[in-house]
Amino acid sequence: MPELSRTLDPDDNAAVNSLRSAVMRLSRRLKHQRVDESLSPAEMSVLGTLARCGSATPGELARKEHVQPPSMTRIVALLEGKGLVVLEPHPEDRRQKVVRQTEQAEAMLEESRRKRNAWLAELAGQLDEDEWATLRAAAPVLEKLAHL
Amino acid sequence: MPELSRTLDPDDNAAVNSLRSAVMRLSRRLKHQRVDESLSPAEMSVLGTLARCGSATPGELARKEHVQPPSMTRIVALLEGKGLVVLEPHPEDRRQKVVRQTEQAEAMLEESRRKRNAWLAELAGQLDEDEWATLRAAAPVLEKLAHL
DNA sequence: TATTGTTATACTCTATAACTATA
DNA sequence: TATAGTTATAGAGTATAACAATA
Repeated sequence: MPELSRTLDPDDNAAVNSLRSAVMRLSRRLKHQRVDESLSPAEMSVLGTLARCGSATPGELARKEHVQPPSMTRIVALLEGKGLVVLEPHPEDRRQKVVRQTEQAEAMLEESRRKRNAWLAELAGQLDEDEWATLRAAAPVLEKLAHL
Repeated sequence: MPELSRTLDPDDNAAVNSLRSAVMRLSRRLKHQRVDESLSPAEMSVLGTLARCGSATPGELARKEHVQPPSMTRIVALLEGKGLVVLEPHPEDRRQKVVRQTEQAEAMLEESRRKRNAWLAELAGQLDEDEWATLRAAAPVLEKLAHL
């Protein structure tokens, strides 16, 4: 059993509510900053997972993405057709395959991050100095929170 | 033309990147905390928009949700069938209709917020005091950012 | 004649069930 | 016999085009 978490007081509850609302709204607007309209959200998500976790088999990808295996077969085939992943034989088990992202995919993801960062930076530029200093301090904590 | 925004320095760019990544990841996990599995994301989103903006015509909803009018006809019909919205005649234009959420919908949304807040609070309870103080200070700034 | 909303129809995405190949 | 992946098929969800009612 992991360490017990503290209990939050009423002020904290207000902050939690504010945090949830802001995160949901910001993410909705960030998602609209798409770099390639020809990729479905599912395809984009698989590329993101491959970038985070490296190569994976179709079965592993299906489990990570909470999608059934036949759906992943289709998604991978679409990505392969666009030159964003390649399928390689599994070194130890001839039933399985290994899905690996291409350099083209890495470049596209980097471009996507760049575009969303630019949009967010434009927004952040409209805050005053103190407000931005507060957010800059909070950024690493938010990242920790997101990975808990 | 609105006020010019400041330019961000390299440290700021790192913070922006961290912020974007954390917001996207947190929102993905928050969305999984669903209170009603029988509502599609589109239906949930329309209810959220109605809660924020009050009553609206189907056309206004289609524009706000970035969906075509026939799709909104269908979504509204589904919500109506579940008793979450009612359709009323438009007071000035007999071509239009007014979509209004019911008390049942408000209760469901409140329950949804409550569940997501509880999940987030549980996560926040695992941060130490200093980290949480930093986030509490940042919450209102994030909300301002999300509404810019 | 333009606009609001709906109906008819096709396309995309995902799921379940059945199949093939390998362990 | 069990597992990884694919193929076949059906069910949501959305879009485009054509239509009805009102401005």
